[in-house]
Parts: sequence; structure tokens; C-alpha cells
Amino acid sequence: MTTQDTTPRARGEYAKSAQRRKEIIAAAVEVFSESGFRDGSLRTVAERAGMTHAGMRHHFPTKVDLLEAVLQWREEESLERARLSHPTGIDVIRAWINSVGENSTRPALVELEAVLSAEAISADNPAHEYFTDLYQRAEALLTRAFSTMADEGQLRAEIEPSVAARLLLSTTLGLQTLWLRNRSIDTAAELKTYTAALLTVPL
Amino acid sequence: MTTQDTTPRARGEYAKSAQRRKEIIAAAVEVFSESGFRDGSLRTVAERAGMTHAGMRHHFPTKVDLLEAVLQWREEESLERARLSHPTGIDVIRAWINSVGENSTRPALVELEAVLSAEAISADNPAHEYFTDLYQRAEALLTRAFSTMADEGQLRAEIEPSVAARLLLSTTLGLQTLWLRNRSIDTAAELKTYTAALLTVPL
DNA sequence: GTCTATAAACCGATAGAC
DNA sequence: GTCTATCGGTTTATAGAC
Repeated sequence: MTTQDTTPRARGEYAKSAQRRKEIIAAAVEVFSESGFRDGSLRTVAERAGMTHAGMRHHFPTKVDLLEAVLQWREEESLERARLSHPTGIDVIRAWINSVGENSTRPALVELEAVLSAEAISADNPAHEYFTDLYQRAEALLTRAFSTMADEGQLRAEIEPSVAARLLLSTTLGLQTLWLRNRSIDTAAELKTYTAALLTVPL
Repeated sequence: MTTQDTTPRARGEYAKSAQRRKEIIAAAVEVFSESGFRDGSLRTVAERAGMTHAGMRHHFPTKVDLLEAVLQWREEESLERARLSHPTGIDVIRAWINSVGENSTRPALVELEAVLSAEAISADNPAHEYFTDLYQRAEALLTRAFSTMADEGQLRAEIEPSVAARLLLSTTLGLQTLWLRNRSIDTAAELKTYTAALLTVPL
């Protein structure tokens, strides 16, 4: 609202600051993936971003602030993209499997989720609610898709949509866990084989 | 070999020491389940076992020694029991699902495995090889079982035994992950539904 | 916006008394 | 077998200079 051009925004520093934040988040993703949230130190993150941990504090006042930024980044990178095309029914399942396949090109993303979510089993972890929510939303998304498919006779009659949803989610999580230790696993292909066994139509 | 009765064994101190070790391991299982290996401190473990961390050093000289004892305890408590009855074919699968059901009565065991194995994704974690081995052994066990079943026409023809094995293992791991956040999930029942979809005979 | 310097707390390991 | 005391290292957070 000022008429002067001496504000940070006018001097273009917000854009620079946003760029700096991105660099710090990228470094934090690396470090948290490797060492988890508890053991990944701010000093290591800062070093990889080319600054000191005290300087980083200007962008992220506390470690939890940095974690939240990382989780938000993860969210934007992940399944939300698939949801933008608003698929329904069997196309949700196809998009899901496709998204898992794309994750195989981004080990840091998979490792980040595996490490942080396991840490967040403890109720006092700052990311505890985040992951509980994430899994519930994923389960709800898949349950809606399988329900639609059940109405159209595409899901085997003896299988409840909610059970199918939980199984697909479980298998995805478990396959990614194994893939982190053996990168030769074709997660998307195995997931497709699995899901097809639940259906009456080709996937 | 001594004829005197002044050895520690003769004085019954080995038994006492073994009991103390068990108490310490039980405390370590609690702490490592809650906080992981890196963030779980020896001081906390010692406090729960009713001693100081320096006193604990008499039983476990280093933190890694304690971790190894905890992993060994986990092994003895878990699926190794089921293997003692030496089942083959479909009975291996039944024993596997049954074992998962029993795990639902022991949250500490499931949580310990989830937390420690996620931490051990890092190659420099002292439990890294342990969990890689564990999953490979489990996969081999299940692959043998599904191969036997394939020979007897009990496995759907289009499904490779090794793929079925990996899917059962994955789903087990994923279901237990979800169960840690929502104890109302009947992991054994869902696993049975899932596995039945891969077979040509009732489970 | 980034730095140096430091406070306050905690860690694993260890020496040595009892 | 367990303790107290302590060493050397790490951590997050912070104050204050520039």
C-alpha cells in the first residue's frame, strides 16, 4: 500500500526469497530422506543449501516449520497431480497405478514418505496427523472409485469396495517399501497384476 | 570344569544376569518402538529398566549390541515360530496369515518392525542388512509355497509364484502399516480376502 | 539476508569407586 | 553389577553484528 518503491517486494526480493526457500526445501528433502526428521540436522540441510543453519532460520524459524514445508512440497509433487484430471471409476485406479510407476523415477520422494511416515507412528511426532489424514484421504478416494466400479459390475461381486481400496493402498505402500531395498522390482506392473485379480474386466 | 562352587554359574548369577538382560531388552523394545534406534536413548532405556545407562553397559557394552539383542528377540517372537511346524504349499500361506493375525495382539512387535525397518533403509544403519535379509527370506519362503501350489493347480495360471509371493509380502507390510494408525482393521481377514483372489481353491 | 558466537540441553562412551 | 562423575561431541535455538 506504500507509494515508495523501497519495499522488499518492489526490490524483487520476495522472488529471490522464494527461490531460496525452494533450494532449502530441496536440501531438506534430501537430508530427511536419508536420515529422517529426528536425525536429519539443520546444519546438514543448511550446508547443502550453501548457508549456515542460523542463516536458514530467516526462512524457516524452527525445524518443524521446515518439516511442514517439506510435507507440503511432497503433497504438491505427488498424488494431487493425478487428481487434477478428475478421473472417476476405473480411471482413478489407472491413474493411481500410473502415479506409482512415476514414483519409481523419484526415489527421494518414496524414501521421504517411507521414513517420515514410519517416524510419525508416534502420536507425538509433528507429522503424525498429516500421515493419518493422507492415508484416510487416499483410502476414501479409492473406495469411491471401487464403489463406482462395483455399480458397473467391474469389481468381483464378493469383494467389498472398501476392502479393495484398503488392499490396493496397502499393497502400494508395501511394494514401495520393498522397492526401496530392491530397485529391480517393477512396482507398477506388479500392482496391475494384483488389481486385475480383483476385477471382472481388463485393466 | 572347576571343582569349586565359587564360579558365577555355581552361585546362580548367570540366571540373574539373564533375567536382567530380558528386562533391559523389554525396555529397549518399548523405547525403540516409540523413538526409533537413533533417537531412542540409552538413558531412557536404562531408566525404564530401573538402572542407569552406565550400569546397563555391563550387559550391553554398546548401543549396537543392544539393538542386535532386540532384533534377535524380535526374530524369536515372530514368524520363526510358525516355521517350526514345517508346513508346505497352502499350509505355509495359512500359517502366514495366521501369524499376521497373532501380530494384531502385539502392537509393540509390529511397531518395532515398522519403525526400525524404515530407519534401516539407509545403507549405513546397523540394521540395514538384517531387514534386507529378513524380507528376502520371507519372499523365498512364500515363493516356494506358491510354486508348490502352482504345481497342484491351486494358483491362478496367469500369476507367477514369485509375483504372488511379493504381493502377499507387500500387502502384509502395508496392512500392518495402516493397522498401526487404525487398530480397527482386521488385517488377517483382509489378507485372506486378498490371497483368495489369487487362488483357484478356497483358503 | 546471512553471518559468528554461544547458550542450554542431550547424546554415547568411559573411568573408577564400591 | 551398579553407581557417580565426566569427557567430547552433537543438537536446536537464539542474540546480535553487518
